[in-house]
Amino acid sequence: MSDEPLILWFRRDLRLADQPMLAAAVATGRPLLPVFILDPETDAIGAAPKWRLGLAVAAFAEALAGIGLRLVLRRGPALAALRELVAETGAGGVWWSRAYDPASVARDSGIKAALQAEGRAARSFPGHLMHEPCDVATGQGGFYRVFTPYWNAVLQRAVPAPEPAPKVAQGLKVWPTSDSLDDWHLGAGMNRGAAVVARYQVVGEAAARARLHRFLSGPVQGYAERRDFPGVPGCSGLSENLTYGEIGVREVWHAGLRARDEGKAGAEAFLRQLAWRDFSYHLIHHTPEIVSRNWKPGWDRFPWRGDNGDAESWRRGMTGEPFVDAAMREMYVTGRMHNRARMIAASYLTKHLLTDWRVGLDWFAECLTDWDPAANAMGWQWVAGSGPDAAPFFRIFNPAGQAVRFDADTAYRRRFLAELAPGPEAMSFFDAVPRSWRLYADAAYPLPLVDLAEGRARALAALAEGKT
DNA sequence: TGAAATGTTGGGGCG
DNA sequence: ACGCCCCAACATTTC
Repeated sequence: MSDEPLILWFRRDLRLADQPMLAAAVATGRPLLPVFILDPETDAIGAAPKWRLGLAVAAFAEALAGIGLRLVLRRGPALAALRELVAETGAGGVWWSRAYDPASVARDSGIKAALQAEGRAARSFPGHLMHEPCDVATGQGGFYRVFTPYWNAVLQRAVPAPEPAPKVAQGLKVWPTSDSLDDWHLGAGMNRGAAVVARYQVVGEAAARARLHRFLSGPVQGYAERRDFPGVPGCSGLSENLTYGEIGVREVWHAGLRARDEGKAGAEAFLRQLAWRDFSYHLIHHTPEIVSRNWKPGWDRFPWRGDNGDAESWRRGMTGEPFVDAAMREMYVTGRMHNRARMIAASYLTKHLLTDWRVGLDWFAECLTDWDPAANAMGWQWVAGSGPDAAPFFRIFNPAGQAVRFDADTAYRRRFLAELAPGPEAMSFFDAVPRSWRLYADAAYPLPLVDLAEGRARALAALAEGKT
């Protein structure tokens, strides 16, 4: 057996347990070199997710140290960085967990080919998803375009059991040099309010696991009913951790299954949401253009407005529509947005303001600390009507009606709209925004950008025209 | 994982 | 007792 070191290239799999690559690597008995690379693709992500990624990397470096490994940080194009590390350490192979968004796929396939051409063992592992996207197929061998049949199909498939975290691993005798995480300034784009957003982050594998078990020990019971109410703490909050791989989705799935088998109400609804996450990757694998082009080709003729002043008001949470503004501010203050609020905010931008869904997609990618390339693209296209499983008329939400149904006591709106009802938490929105926005807590709450009935009628007219 | 318009039904008040 | 109107509740259709 070779005792050449193995390079473990970590990306969005920053955990020790439920980690097929790491488990396999430890089993080889070879010295391991964990590395994280700030390559151009990673450097290009939005301000909030990049800042949050830095927190995840720091926590993961500490976790690795606990089993005897060091996380080496390098900057630059990934292939060049990996080649350098191979040259410096005599490593015999490079392993990683697969990513599935088009930019990562293009990068990784090029790297795999280049390394193999140089005689290096380049190997990729599953682990980010419950099922590899190509493993789930319809009876005809195609892919699923609608969630419910997809869900029925994956219910028939076993999810691999999670590997336990290694207690100890063998590192290198001499470690290569590492960048300092601080020097990367991953939070530079968040200077406007990182201190505010930081209060709402739950970082690292141990914290993520604690969050999972707290959720399954109680709140999951009411999940099916409460998950739709943004003012009520009814969700697991795990999206933030899943997106950086701070916890493995297979571990979450099996824990959820156990809860279901113990008869906990809501567990099935929770599992279903995990399947939605996998489904978005199923779609991005089979139709990578979903991230940038109308998924339904006929929609290329639709007269979307490009970026515009109304969209800027939307980004700032100043549309004059309280539920929408509360949603946008929740994202700005906490780094996240409740799922129902996402649908309402997205519907408002794409229907009432007739703005191109890509304007919204980009802003979410900039501001969400749980940003996920597949879920974000699927969600926006689904709401806009250009995406899978979508009937456009079905997605014109009335934000006022939705507020009555899902925020009847106004708790959610009051939390984020200081102009309407000042409160300590609401104030933090104004602490979080850049000064250049010139928004202050004593600002007058804006008048609505558009009358809801008029906006709806305008959207319906545009949809009718687009169909012909 | 909509909303609004339109249609249907059935009970109660009333002449 | 009966028909009529009103209207709420629910169902269906349409966008």
